[in-house]
Amino acid sequence: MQIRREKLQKLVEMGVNPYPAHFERKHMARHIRDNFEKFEKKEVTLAGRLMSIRRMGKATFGDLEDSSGRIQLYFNTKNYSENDDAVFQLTDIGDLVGVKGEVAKTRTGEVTVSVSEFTMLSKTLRPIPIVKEKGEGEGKVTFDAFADKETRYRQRYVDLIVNRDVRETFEKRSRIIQSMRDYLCDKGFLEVETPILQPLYGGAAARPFTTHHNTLDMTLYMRIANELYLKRLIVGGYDAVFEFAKDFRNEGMDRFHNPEFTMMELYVAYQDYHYMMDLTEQMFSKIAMDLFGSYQIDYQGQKIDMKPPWPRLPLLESIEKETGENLFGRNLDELRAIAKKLHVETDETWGEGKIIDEIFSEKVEPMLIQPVFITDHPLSLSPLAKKHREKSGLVERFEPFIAGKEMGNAFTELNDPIDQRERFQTQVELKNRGDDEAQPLDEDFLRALEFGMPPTTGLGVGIDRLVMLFTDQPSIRDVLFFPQMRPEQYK
RNA sequence: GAGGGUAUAGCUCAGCUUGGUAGAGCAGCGGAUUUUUAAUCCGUUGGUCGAAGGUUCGAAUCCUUCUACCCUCACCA
Repeated sequence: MQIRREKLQKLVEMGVNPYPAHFERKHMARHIRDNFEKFEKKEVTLAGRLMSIRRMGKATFGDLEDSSGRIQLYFNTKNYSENDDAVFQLTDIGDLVGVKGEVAKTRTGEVTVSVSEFTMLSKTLRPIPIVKEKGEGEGKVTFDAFADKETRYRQRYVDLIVNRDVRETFEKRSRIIQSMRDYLCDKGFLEVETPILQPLYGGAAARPFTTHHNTLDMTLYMRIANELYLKRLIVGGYDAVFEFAKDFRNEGMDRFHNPEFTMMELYVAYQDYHYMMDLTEQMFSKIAMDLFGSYQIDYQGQKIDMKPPWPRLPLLESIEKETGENLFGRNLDELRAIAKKLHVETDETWGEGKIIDEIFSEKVEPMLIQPVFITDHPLSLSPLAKKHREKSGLVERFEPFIAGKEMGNAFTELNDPIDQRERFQTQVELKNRGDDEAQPLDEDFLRALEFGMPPTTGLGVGIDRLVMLFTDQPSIRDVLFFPQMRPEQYK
């Protein structure tokens, strides 16, 4: 670092601005490589980061990387000015530079820009990790990879400079979201925004982050979901709305959970959860097509076929299928006994729904590798879902499962204000008994329902997990630019 | 929250079992080399061994505590 500062000083003394304000870039590396015939012997102007230097005496080769890819540079003192050469002598790997030169192929067939003008665009003061690669495609070997996860997450900028596949993962993330947005906009959905700071949180079972507004002198909560606000918009008369929402949950962190994460929720009036299953499988399979041109995807070594339609399996049937136990209509004691028989640990305080959910999580969930809709959950676990039109004790709800993970959550929405009030009251009782994830009663939301909400279906999709699936990443931290970390210790 | 693992040079890692003045490759610096591509060759700089304490004549190495990260489980969608 000391040496780089000295080089910087020398550049300044030479009258070279090491941080010029502008450089007119006219070409991209990838485009030149892909259209060599068109560019051969033509002059091009490129800008980017110098990723390697190979000095061969009077001849020097380097690799310039811009956002499109890499291209080789050839420097020969005969071809450019002494001043440019002096600048080049003070250049390090990692510096951002601009070059002008003629395109040619070397005798080894590499598309190369023979540099005639050289401009320093930004002098780096810290060395970037040098990663070397040999070969291409399948036989590629990487040397000295920048791989330390802690440094990669804390200094994502370095990770992105050095690791192209990381950059590509995040580009895919953007394309996935774009694909969903296109799908919904094409169907006439309205993209909306609702409050992140809420006087009352709701729409999910989770503990919130709490904050304080100084001027109003009141407690505000960071949203854990946007469900109740979007339903207010349906009451207001919109037929179909969606929102990509950052949600915040004050809970544990692991490879599937980050305190802030992205959820996409959508609501459609005059439709039920059967419609929503159709929409979900269409939207998810479209993402696969947009991204890979195929319904077949790979996740952590598993082949997954996203081609619709997906099977629809009631939750209790899925349990019966895996365990042979029919839980329909069982009372609490019977459920406890079955759980024990299946070696599923239960807690004294749990109700029927919670025990069923636990048996499902333990015995069924890990088996659900191919896309499937698990439907018709216990009512007690779903305080915002409409009661099933035929099966008592259950609600019209589904969750899509892919690769053993829940990818979303959807219901036919509860629009009966009296039923909704009762459900809230049950939640309040749970809260009073110490369940800190039970939902508070939202009087304004009830008032909205009392003004009449049409029959409606809604869906929430965990975007981060979806991105993990489509980018074949094992941890949520690999699909978030800046995952939550403890403060760094500066020495 | 419990258990396991990791922490040594800018990057990747060896050394620790069995205590004796800190090592390699890459990067950097100096030199050779006019088409290389993990360029090569010669020389060379660089480390408070995550932090603190202890045992010892002597600690990267043994012990204790702490910190961060990773994994598994728990909690949790």
